[in-house]
Amino acid sequence: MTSVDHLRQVRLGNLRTVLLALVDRPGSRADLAARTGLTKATLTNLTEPLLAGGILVEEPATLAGMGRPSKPLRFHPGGPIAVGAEINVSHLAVETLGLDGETLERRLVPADMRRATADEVLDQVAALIREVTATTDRKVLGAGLAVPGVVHDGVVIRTPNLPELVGVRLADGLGRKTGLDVQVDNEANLAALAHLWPRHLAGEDFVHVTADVGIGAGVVLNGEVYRGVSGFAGELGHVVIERDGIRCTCGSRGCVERYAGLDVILREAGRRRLDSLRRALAAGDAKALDAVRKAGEALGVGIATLTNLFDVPTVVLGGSYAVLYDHLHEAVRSEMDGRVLAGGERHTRLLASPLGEFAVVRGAAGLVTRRAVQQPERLFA
Amino acid sequence: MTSVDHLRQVRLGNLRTVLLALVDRPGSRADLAARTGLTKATLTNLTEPLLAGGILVEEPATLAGMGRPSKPLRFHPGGPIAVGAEINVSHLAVETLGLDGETLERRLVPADMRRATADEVLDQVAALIREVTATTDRKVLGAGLAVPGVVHDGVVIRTPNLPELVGVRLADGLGRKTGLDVQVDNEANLAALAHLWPRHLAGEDFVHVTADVGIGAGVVLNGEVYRGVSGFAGELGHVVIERDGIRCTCGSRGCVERYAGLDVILREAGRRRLDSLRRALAAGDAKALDAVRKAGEALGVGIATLTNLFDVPTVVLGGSYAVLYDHLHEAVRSEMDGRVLAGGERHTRLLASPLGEFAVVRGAAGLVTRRAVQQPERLFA
DNA sequence: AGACTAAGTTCAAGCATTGAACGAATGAGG
DNA sequence: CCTCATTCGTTCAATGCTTGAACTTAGTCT
Repeated sequence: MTSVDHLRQVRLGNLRTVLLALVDRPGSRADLAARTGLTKATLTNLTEPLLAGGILVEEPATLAGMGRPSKPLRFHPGGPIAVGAEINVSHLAVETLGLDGETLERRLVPADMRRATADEVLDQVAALIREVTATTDRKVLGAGLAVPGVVHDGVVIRTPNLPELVGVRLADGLGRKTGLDVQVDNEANLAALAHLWPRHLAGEDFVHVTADVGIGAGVVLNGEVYRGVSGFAGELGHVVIERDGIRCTCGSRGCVERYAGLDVILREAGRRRLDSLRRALAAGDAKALDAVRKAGEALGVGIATLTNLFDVPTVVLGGSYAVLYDHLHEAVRSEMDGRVLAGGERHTRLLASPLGEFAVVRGAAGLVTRRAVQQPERLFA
Repeated sequence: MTSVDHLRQVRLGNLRTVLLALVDRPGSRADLAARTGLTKATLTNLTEPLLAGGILVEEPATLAGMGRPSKPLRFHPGGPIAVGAEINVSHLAVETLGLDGETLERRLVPADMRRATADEVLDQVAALIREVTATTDRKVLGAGLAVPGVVHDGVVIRTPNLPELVGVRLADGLGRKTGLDVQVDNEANLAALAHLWPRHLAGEDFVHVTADVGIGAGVVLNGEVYRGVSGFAGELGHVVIERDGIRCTCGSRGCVERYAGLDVILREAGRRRLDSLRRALAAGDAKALDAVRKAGEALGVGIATLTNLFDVPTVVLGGSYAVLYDHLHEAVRSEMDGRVLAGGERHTRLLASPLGEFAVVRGAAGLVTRRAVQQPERLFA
């Protein structure tokens, strides 16, 4: 510990504050000073290395009103970027993201990953990452990798649908193949992160619920994704709604997943794919509408329980649930209204995610840009 | 913002670190320096005002081994204290607590509060507080007040069993009657706090579950009691275990409370009071054993759901459940083992609280001592 | 052209921590 | 009894961060 570590910490903290303000929106030094509570002098000082390092640019002066015109600062359009990647049962996806939160490129390639070995999967992901990073010479800060399963200490410890990945240190593997610093996380957590970083959808804490093969919830508490001790937090799919109900693959009975999982909805509706279901719903198919309504009821019971435990003001339905939102939300809402304790006094908001199918990769990339902003020393490395 | 606010913040942060180390256990300046990572010089500096202010005392030198003997520092036996108070349906309780975590005095008086007005209740609480504080001339930092209901922004917004208290600013009322700075919180949260402050029972995050009239859970995440946006977090009593089950007073159906609440257990066992039930259990009464086992199963389902959402490593059974623990835990454990996802890889620990009937008041007092340590500037006010 | 306004920069002052040097208090060994 | 080794605690100059105030810059307004 050097003699001035505490001072360096103060400086890094202020740097973080400034960068966070800039993620929110660009601003001149004076504006940033007002927004962060720091002084103009400190801002001059703090932004100097960011400008020199190519992290920020000073825009030509804005001509507005009296006084010396301000020169807004924003993230350098040629500055560092992050890559997000997603491994899923039926597709791979990648996206590149700037510090300003702008998406540069996206790819989504259908691919059956069920039987592929971990090494094969990573090879494909690495190839895709090279593809999107080859088109630019901007510095790549690192990669985030989303997997449909529970991740703890960088190791996949549970993936019901991609058993080949269990126990594999995916971050190390992908790191070797791409030369990047890689972080792995659960897709539900990353989808939730995408709704709070870099732009905050709800403004407050929330839970983001997705259906894929299973049902996962990404829980955001105190502005942070909450993962639990071993990465199992937010397993909404295995919340029990009927103690003696349908047996679940997890060993329990009456799990929400058995009533509101996408596979259940499709089976009940007599459809094979989400697209087909959506068309049936649009056409007013009674069987489809009924299947979705029933799933909504079961999901509503689960969400009510979740809300009674987490007490978040907002629930976001994402993934397939966002697609089905119009036909789903009334049933969910109705169960919640009858069962959420705080319901009477304060209404829990129910929203459809606006992010579409790229929410997860965007969150994966966000993991990296967010860390860079929160630990600004990384930007200078 | 004065010119050196950031430095003062650093100092307060270090002061907090030192006080936290002292709550853990007394130690000399050199020892504290080693434990906190600060230097001996800083410790000399930091402890000087604490000694001068009567917060700490320097003990006579310990004669141990070679070198200059160390003079351990610990909290001053005449230093400031905190009061905790509890309002419950059938009793009031108070306790005084030193910064070192030692209980000075306790009172528990049976009293039916159901029909009392808020003012009458507060008068009685204030009288009890005066009783326990009159016996000492130590400075009283403030009071914590526990109520069996949901508290948000200092206002009681839900107390199923003490309706007179709803909407009342209890903190202000008790503050006027006692002249103390008062903080109000839910009894479940405070019982949980008592298990983590000043000594940590589990070492990690946990959920503390109590049964009284309702069932409440105090949730400790990242070392802090988690309250949710509006204080409704941890409402385990209204977690649904049978979507079409027994109708609950909350408007929902199949809430855990309807199957594992203390009132339900007593009714099923054909007893009027917990004492009587306990004796029946000890005597091997089949009806009593069965009632408790059934409640344990329902509770286990609810706790499994809770664990799948919060992913905490430990669940503590407190209050009446601690009393019934020996006859309860097998049923709870068994449902958890079958339903908790992480169960296979990592066992969730199930413990009985060792704190007994004073857990809640102790937590209420702890609210005050904890704040004093975390915001050391309060100690000098 | 001169007054006015607001942005951005410069600079001395203030301050908590730090490492090193120093003083203090004791045990061990001769 | 005296000296050395050892550990505790204090003193002090140095470090480098933010800050407010003064100052400079670059525009608008009349």
